[in-house]
Amino acid sequence: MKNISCANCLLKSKAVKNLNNNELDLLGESCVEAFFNKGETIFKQNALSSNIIYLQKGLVKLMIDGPQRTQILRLKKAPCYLGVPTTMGDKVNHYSAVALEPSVACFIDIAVFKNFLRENPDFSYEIILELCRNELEQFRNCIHLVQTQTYGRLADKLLYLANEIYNCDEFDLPLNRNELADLICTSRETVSRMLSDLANENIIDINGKHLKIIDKQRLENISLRG
DNA sequence: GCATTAACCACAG
DNA sequence: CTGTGGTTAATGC
Repeated sequence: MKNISCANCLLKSKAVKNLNNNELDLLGESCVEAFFNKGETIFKQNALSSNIIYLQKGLVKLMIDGPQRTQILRLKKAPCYLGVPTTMGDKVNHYSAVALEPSVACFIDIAVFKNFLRENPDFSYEIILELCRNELEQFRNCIHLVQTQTYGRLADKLLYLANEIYNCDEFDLPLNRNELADLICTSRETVSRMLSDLANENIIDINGKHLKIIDKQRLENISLRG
């Protein structure tokens, strides 16, 4: 197996940019790069985890099988780390990661990763920064999910996709109706109906998975009011 | 009561 | 995999 040259990687994370050449060699020796097709599982809930994953390219959903149903926790867009909390925090994964589009991920040995955390403060700082931003986003997401009605939750996610994932008001949905429902805690029928309703109101234009936001202002109002 | 919201079921493309 | 209609339960005037 050939070692990966992390030093020459053009897709280095902000954290890895703080590693010295020696550390980059160590990372390269312990790191494996893997490609995932749409729908392939990168890591699985309840399975033993001994790697930190750096998502180089692609889009991923994090999901948990809950007591009642499957819940999509959130989407994650490259570049980002996956599984830091679940690999550092416990032996087994508390959630799964599944690719939503062709993706490239680096699997990093947990021991090597931990060593960088201890030895290199600039590396650690960037990791903590990413974790903190994630937590803030989770809290925001949580309160919105709990305190708004279904139209609000749907509107919020459509805006999220446009603003945070695609940086564009016209895009193809990376999720089907069922997954959309799992993301906003509702049924697939309700998602179907609400997308049709939003289209009838000329707030969005929807054709299969192709979505265009027409009246962003109104969509934002719906997201806020719930 | 009456209206609204949204889940569940069934069925058809 | 989606969209729609019917039904039903919960909640709030």
